[in-house]
Amino acid sequence: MAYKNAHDASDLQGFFADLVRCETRLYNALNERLRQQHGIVTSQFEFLRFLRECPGCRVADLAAEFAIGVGATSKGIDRLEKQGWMVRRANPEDRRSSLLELTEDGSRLLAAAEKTFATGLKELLEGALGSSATAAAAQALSELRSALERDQIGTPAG
Amino acid sequence: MAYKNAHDASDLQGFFADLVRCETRLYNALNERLRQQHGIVTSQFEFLRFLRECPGCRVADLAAEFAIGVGATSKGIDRLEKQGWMVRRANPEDRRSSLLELTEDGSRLLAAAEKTFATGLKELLEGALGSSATAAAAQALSELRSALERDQIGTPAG
DNA sequence: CGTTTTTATATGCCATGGCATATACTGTAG
DNA sequence: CTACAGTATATGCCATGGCATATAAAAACG
Repeated sequence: MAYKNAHDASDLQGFFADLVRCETRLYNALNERLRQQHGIVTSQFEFLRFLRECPGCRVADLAAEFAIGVGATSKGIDRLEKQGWMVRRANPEDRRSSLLELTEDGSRLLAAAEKTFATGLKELLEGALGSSATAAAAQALSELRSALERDQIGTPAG
Repeated sequence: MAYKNAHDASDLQGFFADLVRCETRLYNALNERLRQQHGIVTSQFEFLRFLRECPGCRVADLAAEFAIGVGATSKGIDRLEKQGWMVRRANPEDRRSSLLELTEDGSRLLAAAEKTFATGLKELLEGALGSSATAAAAQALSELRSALERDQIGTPAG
């Protein structure tokens, strides 16, 4: 609702602004639903989902996936572990790191939260975008993401 | 580089994940350039740009634009003002609020930072996405953003 | 006009992430 | 085996945002 919502398609600055605004609003909206219904926030939801897909992963794997620092990741894991949703298990091959995995409680929570998340996202997106527009955006963002990850762009220091 | 990078176009969860990852990495990358070259971060850059486009706007206008809380916005403005890049001027029509505007220093900083930002973004995006894919994504995100703003989705409480 | 309600912002407390550093461990060279 | 460089994570300090609250002023009401 502001100073320039119609952007030329070749306007990269407009593209970036829209990207950030969409991300912020969707993230906020999903955050609220997850918090109210399950007591977690979206970042925790994404951690849990990653842990289910990659059992035995390490802190550094999460940090790389989400392009956040290792320190922050370690603290995020602390919080999930404190709630009993996952555990650090000793890594027999390298005692500096731990192998991370979901607990039963964590799996149950994730299963429930995933329903909330999927439903919420569907509501938020389907009302706003036609399916072909969604598909086009999804395709482009998927490519962009791959390129950014390939080139390690925006990977934090710590 | 992780557990599932190829998503069906109708996979909304994949779409969301890609959206967040792209936003994070681009934001991080631009942040670093802006910080090194101008001593500001991307959120400050966006504040300054908004202030130039909407001179005399108020704190609430910024908060609405960026979908962040009013308190956080006020603090962000504090920091910019402390650096001398903008000022709060008394609002003759409503003494509860102030009218915000860039200073000369702020304008100069913004002009310089905008070059860095535009160049950086171009580098980051053009290497990764063809122009037609960018255009398609831009179009879709622009629509999505409009819909989210129209329905006030993800607008924070405070 | 006086009272109450609403609005706009500022401020305090808390949670979280970045970055630097500390610590523990692994791998390598000699 | 010893020393040393490199790696994985944990932790501390700082900055920032959310949310609740405080404060001030405008608006509504009688």
